[in-house]
Amino acid sequence: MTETKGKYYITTPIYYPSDNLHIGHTYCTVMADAMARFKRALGYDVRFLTGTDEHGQKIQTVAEKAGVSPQAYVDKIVSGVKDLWKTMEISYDDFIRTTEPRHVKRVQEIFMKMYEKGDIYLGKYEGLYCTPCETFLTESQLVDGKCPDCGRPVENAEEDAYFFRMSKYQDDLLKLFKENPDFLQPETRRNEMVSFVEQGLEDLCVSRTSFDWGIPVPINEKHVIYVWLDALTNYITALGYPDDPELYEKYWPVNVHLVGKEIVRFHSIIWPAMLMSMGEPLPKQVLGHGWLLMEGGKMSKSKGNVVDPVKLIDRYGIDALKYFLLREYTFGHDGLFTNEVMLKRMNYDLANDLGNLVSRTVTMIEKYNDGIIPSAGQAGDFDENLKEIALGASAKVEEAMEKFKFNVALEEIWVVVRRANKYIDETTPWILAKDEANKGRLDAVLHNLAESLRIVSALIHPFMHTTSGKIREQLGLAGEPKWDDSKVYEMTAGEKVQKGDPIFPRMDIDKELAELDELSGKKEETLELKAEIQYDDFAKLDFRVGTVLECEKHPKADKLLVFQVKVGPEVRQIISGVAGSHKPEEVIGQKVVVVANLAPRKLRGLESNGMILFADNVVDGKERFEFVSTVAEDGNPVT
RNA sequence: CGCGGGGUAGAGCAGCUGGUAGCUCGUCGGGCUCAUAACCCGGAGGUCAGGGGUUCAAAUCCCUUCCCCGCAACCA
Repeated sequence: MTETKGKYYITTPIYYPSDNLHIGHTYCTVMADAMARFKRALGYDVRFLTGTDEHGQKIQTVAEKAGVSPQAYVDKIVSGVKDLWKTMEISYDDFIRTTEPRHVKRVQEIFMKMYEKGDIYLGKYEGLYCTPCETFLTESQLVDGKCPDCGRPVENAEEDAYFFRMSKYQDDLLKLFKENPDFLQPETRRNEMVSFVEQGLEDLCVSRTSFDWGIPVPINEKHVIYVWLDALTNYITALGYPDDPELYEKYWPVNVHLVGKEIVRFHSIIWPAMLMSMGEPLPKQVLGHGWLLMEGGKMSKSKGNVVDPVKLIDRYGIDALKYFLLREYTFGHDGLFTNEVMLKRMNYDLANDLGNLVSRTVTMIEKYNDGIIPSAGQAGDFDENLKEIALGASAKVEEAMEKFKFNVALEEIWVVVRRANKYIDETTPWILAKDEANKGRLDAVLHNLAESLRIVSALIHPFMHTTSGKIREQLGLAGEPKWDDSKVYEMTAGEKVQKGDPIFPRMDIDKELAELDELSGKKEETLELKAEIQYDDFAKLDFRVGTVLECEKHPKADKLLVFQVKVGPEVRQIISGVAGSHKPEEVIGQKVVVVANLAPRKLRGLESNGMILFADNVVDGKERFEFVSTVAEDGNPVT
């Protein structure tokens, strides 16, 4: 047995179960799983935590829409999440749900601890509020300055709320970033966070009264604890902090919080500040990974480009999907996900290179040596080079994994695979087999191939243990490989190989693409509509025909265009956020439809009188707003 | 406007602690037949967005211009 090298605690974010998980969550979890398995293979005492963040307004709302209780709603989604991880054989040691009693009571204890220290105080939360929806909104959530759900205007409002004195920890946080360059990686994320902290931190709202699906504030029943304190603390409540500290003392501080780039701020600023307040050690490292971008941009439900991992696993298997995710993308960067990219990666690397190597090796051992792996035999050209590359791979993989460069790690393993394929061509065993005088040399070639594959089976084990097992089965090797098996040669001789099905069958990519398209095309059966309105509501809107006379970029905003539109006898200034879709000089003379009785509104200092109608579209993978046009006379109503 | 990222062969990307440009795919030509029409070899194809600077030497460091793309307090 490899000796224990120490502990290694790694976490994924706790996912928000307002909907089923998609390929992006899978991506993150697969990386964490691969790292956990890799560290275990190296002999670390690993703890791997994942879970779900189940409270909040949004869950409450979607549950109401579905006509079930929030708890029932999340139970259903979470059971799907657990099924997915089970199918994928994700090797987590614990799965925490924020609705579990163990979490709830500990969050309350933590809240009180910070409160008693004076780091949490009661204040007023001011913000934009949509009264009918009873929701506070941030400016960025607004759609055309209105509530994204009901489309009605928002107003300024305030409510009582508890605040965490985050501002108090500003200097300590800056020190943390400056003194520990590795605390937050990649570098670009760190730069962002440093400049964010330097701009000054405000105290953080940690409770709400506008919804009740959350953990009650122990000293004030009207409040529930807001997301930060509830969610981020999962990393320690799952270890029993503060009342049952055995695991906590063993595994905290965490080695790595693996998170998406959009929540880096919460993990690298808010979370450490909270830990400072609690007087507990800080995470050793926060790593922000990039996003998988779809054709048409970021994956989102409204764009209908969400990729369902379950479907891909059913079709291609867990290992193929994991390999693709880990090999294709560079950690920290965004990457483009398309079916074609995925299928090519699977075909070329898995079927052509690795699968085929296994196949031809096993076949030759069967044909030329009665299915028995020969012992070393007579050395010759190319042997040393093959051996050197096979034995050198583990160190390179280890080095790459130190920096979470999964793609480099796998590439290094494939260097061995390709070298072995080449070795076959160089040594031409089928020619050696024709003359009994070459038996010694032929033995060596077959032996070296078996050794190379044996080493590959050890190297890929943390990443694709099922495939590793299949290869070993075909080679007649017993048991699971140890990581250090990849560092020794001469472990095989006398095993009986057994040809099986191809470990990765080659796919017809065009055919697969067509079938995948067909599968995804079927899902848009109904449109998701906003709430039904009455004719009276419609009659309040006054649409008019207009012509664009002038158009220029908004001087103080990148995304806005300022239109001068002739609507009958009037010329109106209307501002629209379509700079990404149209060039100002190209739209002059364009006939448009405008909402003419919309209340004026200032956008970045310029007044906008009305709205021009646009239809959403996607062209060449980019969102584009198309004019809604007509040949009718300017000023005419549109009814 | 603020902050951040990017612009490298037809495509997708790596290289960016400076030293005659690399990977996968595609393409053209060849080899082989053990193998999943797979595998192996070779060729063509790039003024590393433009300009300026530092240096013996820059894709790599600095300045600047242009073009894309994110973020701006709760979508991995």
